Amino acid sequence: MKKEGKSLTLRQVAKLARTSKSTVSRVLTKHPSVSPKTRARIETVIEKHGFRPNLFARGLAGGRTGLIAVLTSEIGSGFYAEVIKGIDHVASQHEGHLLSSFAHGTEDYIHLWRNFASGGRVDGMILIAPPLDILSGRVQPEDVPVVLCACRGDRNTRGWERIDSVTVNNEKGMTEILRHLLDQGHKELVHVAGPSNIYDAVDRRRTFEQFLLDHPGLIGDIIETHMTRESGRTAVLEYLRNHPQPADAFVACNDLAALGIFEALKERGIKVPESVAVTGCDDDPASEILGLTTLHMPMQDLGREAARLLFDRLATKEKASSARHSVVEMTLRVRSTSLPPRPS
Amino acid sequence: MKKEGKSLTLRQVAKLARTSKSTVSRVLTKHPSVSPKTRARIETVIEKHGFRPNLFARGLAGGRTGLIAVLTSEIGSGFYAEVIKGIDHVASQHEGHLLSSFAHGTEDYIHLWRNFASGGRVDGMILIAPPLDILSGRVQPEDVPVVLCACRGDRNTRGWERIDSVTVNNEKGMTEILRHLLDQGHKELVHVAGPSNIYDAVDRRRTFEQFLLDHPGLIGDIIETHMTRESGRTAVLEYLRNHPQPADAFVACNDLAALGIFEALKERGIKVPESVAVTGCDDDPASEILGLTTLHMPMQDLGREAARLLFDRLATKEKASSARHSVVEMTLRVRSTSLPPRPS
DNA sequence: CTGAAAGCGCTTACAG
DNA sequence: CTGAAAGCGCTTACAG
Repeated sequence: MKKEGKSLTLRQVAKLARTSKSTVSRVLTKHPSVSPKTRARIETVIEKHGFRPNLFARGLAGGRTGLIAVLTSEIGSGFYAEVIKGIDHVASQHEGHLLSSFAHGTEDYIHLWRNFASGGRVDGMILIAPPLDILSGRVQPEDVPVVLCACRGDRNTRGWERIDSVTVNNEKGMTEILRHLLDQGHKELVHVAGPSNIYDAVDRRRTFEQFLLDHPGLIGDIIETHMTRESGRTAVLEYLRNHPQPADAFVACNDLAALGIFEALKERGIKVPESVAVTGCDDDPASEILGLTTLHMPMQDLGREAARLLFDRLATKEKASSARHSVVEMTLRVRSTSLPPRPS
Repeated sequence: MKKEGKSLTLRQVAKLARTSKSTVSRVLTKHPSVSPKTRARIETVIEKHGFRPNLFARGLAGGRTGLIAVLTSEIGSGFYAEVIKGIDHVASQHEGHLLSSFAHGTEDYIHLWRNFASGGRVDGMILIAPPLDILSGRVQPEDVPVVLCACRGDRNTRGWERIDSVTVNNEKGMTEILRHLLDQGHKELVHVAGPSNIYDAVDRRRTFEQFLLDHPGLIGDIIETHMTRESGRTAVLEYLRNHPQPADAFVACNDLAALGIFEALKERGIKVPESVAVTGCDDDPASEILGLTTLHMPMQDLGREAARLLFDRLATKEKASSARHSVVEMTLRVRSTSLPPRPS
């Protein structure tokens, strides 16, 4: 059925099919101008020997590699995994495969970016939640099609605003959360924010600030974290040290931070939701079990949409066509951490 | 600082440094025989222009690509993500990057495998929980160094028993769980098993069967699932239909299935742990919150160990050296789902 | 220690 | 519709 050892090359396939390398290459790249007869002959040989073209040779020669580079900075745990799963789902329908790299910090992210964008040959790239510094002029989108996921360029990011993107509707989501808290009678809100180089974190924080401006009756405060459980916990412990009389509600930038807040409050003997409400964002699997009020973030959808945008662009090859910005909605999940305890 | 557009090539670096391609290549590959002076000159140019060698050209030419292919079949959600994180951690210390692909089924797994093992040029491969069919003769480990993760070859898998592996001590872990249940007075146990082509699933099931043999007083039953929440739920609902009087305890193959069992029992109004105990395996983040008794599986450690084995082999290049099989321990986490309710 | 040359396995104009 | 040829950007013997 198949040879052991070295797999054969295009050249050998050509010989076996009594034709030339060029023609074999044509059937590989689905070029139309090949006679049905020779095409059949070649396909038989390929099939029979399980021939697979060498990706690296392909990449070097400038053809399609079927490779999609997915760059992610490590934020949160489940987040990128689900998004990647979504990307992979669509990619595999297009016979594509992911070359996924995890960046350790902004420098590494840029490193990887350049590797694939110019040096390496991938068909396209998806940047998951890239550090915003990337967009601010240090590097420019190159010739490879790129899609920003959970991020988007604007006027201040020269070049990047013309890059396809898929983001989540943070403004709508956060506003719903805040309105919900307002409805519950909460007046003093603390936003447990994320770092200023993460798009979603910035977007959510801005929404929080805007909401305060729109509702003069509210009192607001902001503390910063790294969107991790531990940093959420530490930040809130610190906050509680300075505020013996805590606020009405903690509005976390994400669920992980919310879990940390939870722990901190528990350690200080402050009851949720009796004394203080807590909300998150993302809808981590654990959140449902915990009863955390949060925004459901359709991670896989985000990934799927990003991949769809990318493959669309690859198909049409219209580099000129204007950028598309998809926005995915989040849905409010009201659970026990933001509701008054049942009067039982 | 750096040129826009096309990134430069080795040839141009050579010209700028007033030397030859060969010599530039030598400093790139850390070949010792380069005079300090020219080395410095070349490094300056590289640094100044941010030159990055083209991965594909490198791969084609047969050099180190710094690429590690990580193949995973999609089992469980958090599982592979954490393992990959562990791998990535070690890889990045060695300037390596992951080319991770998610296989959709065994066929695809083999496809990918061959792509990277022979066709493509990667420095090494890590196979995470590959379908066992892979090991049973259809394909053979090739010249690229490979490490099996959460899997291991044996006498029946010609060739694969000489491949490095890292596994988890299922036998010890499962035995501990079973002994714990025994101590709690449970006599009738149902093992909610996983598919027969997953190493860990098979290993755990075997341990369950052996335990029954060693403890004649016990009554045991086995039902099969896909190790997912939904299949766990369905399987147990089915079981309950046929067994109006359920067993003492459900011993799940993994936490996801255990969550499904939980749901099924809840739907039937059967209380945990009052009427029946439930245990899992993996220690999913959600399990702690849920109070699920389980085995803690150190996912990141698994990945780190796998990567370590791989880079060790790459460093020594001793293909001849005998295979190393690392075994990582799991630790029992006794929580509420297997304990009698507190007599309060 | 250094360079010129061959070659890795493809793709893509260029001529037929 | 098909082939011969050049070339993608590296690495690696091979001669100095």
